[in-house]
Amino acid sequence: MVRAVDHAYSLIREGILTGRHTPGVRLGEAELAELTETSRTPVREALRQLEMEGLVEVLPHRGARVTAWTAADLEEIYDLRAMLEAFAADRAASRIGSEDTDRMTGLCELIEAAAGPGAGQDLDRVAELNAEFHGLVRAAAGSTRLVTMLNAVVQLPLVVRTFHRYSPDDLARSCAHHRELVAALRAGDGLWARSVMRSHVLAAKAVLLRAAASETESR
Amino acid sequence: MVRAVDHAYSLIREGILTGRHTPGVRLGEAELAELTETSRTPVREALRQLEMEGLVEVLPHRGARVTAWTAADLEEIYDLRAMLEAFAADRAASRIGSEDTDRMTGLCELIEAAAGPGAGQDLDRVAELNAEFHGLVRAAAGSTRLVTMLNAVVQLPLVVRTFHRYSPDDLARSCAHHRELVAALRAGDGLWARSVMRSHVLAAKAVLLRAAASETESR
DNA sequence: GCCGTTTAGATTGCGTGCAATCAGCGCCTG
DNA sequence: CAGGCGCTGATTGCACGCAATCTAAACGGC
Repeated sequence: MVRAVDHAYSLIREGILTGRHTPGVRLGEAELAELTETSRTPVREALRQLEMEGLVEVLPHRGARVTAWTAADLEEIYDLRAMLEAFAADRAASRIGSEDTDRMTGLCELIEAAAGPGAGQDLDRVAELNAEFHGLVRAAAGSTRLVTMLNAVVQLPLVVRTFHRYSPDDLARSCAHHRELVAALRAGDGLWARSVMRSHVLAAKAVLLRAAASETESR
Repeated sequence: MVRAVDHAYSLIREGILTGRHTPGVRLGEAELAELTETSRTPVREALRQLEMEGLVEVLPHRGARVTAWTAADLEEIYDLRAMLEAFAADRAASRIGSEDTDRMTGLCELIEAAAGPGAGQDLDRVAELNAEFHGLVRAAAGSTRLVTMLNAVVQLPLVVRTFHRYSPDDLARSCAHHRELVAALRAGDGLWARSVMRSHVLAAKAVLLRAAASETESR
């Protein structure tokens, strides 16, 4: 049996990421305790953790709310992420082993298959594989602090289901970045890897901002 | 009356920073509860928070220990900090107001007075003023996430009483960096500010690594 | 004598009760 | 009718108790 805290944490986090708890909605401790079938104590701890990761904000004596992101927040977070991921890629270039790069090549193929146009397209699977791909880079960077920080800024894009906003061209470019990143890592070239990763994240930021702009426009 | 959690948090944090709780020592919840004159509940929350900030590590069912830093950790943290502070300085350059830069100039003078050689030297006061100086930059960056991340990597140097390892030349260079940073911010030049801040932090890293090397050597 | 096993002690993790605090709202007053 | 104030209901924050789990030491077997 796992710890009740982790159980509550995953459940609440899942609820936010899948959109069950929409931004601004009030999350009572008692309510969440009932939902997770535990008591208020583990729920409290889970909420504190989610607060640190920026997914919820708790106001003293006013409870917890799911954080609502503005366009400026999005931009800021992606800039931060670009920097951190680039840093991780740089470190990974001099530490990663061939078994990891092999796996990454395999992931590239799987992603390209799932992202390819047609009936077989499965963008949620792309998101999943993409997460593993980037997870390998971060793990290879060998820095627990860096991983912690990245987790905080990486969870956000999941909330808005980033990949569903990618055009075919965007997807193709993303895959090309992945291939290039593997090449840079294999070559052990930190500067190259850093640069590619930076492009990769900033391209994702552009996609998101474009999508956000067209959304507000259409209202 | 402040919240018991904050009270416990500050007290434990203080204990670690002043060296009362040395790395590796086991911190029992009951023991800390007695020390902070509260119950175990707020102590638990404070420990979780300190864990996220990297000051302690709690192992499931095995309690909390003060984290022990290796030289590699130090290097990694300073590289991270250099990047994050540079990012903050960049953003601050286009947002900071003249009242803040004026205050920073005042702080420069105070720091130089406290750092000056002779009987009046007070390195702990330098550390304090330096913290305010950098705090202004981070606040001007206008990013709560960035501030959170920086807090995690900035607390560490306090543990090892960084400034007591600075040579007179190191101190002079540090003050020069401060002056230059204010100039860059006043000019609204993000790239300049970024570059100066990067130099500033990397210089600090060099001082610390040099000190660490001579320490291990002398044993 | 060394190692695996078991048991006792201690400590954490979790559940629940109670009191302090705050948000919302109706009432009173100017 | 608008603004301020006190009241009430609900929610959080904290303390404490109990059970599950782990550490460490003592014991027995090889």
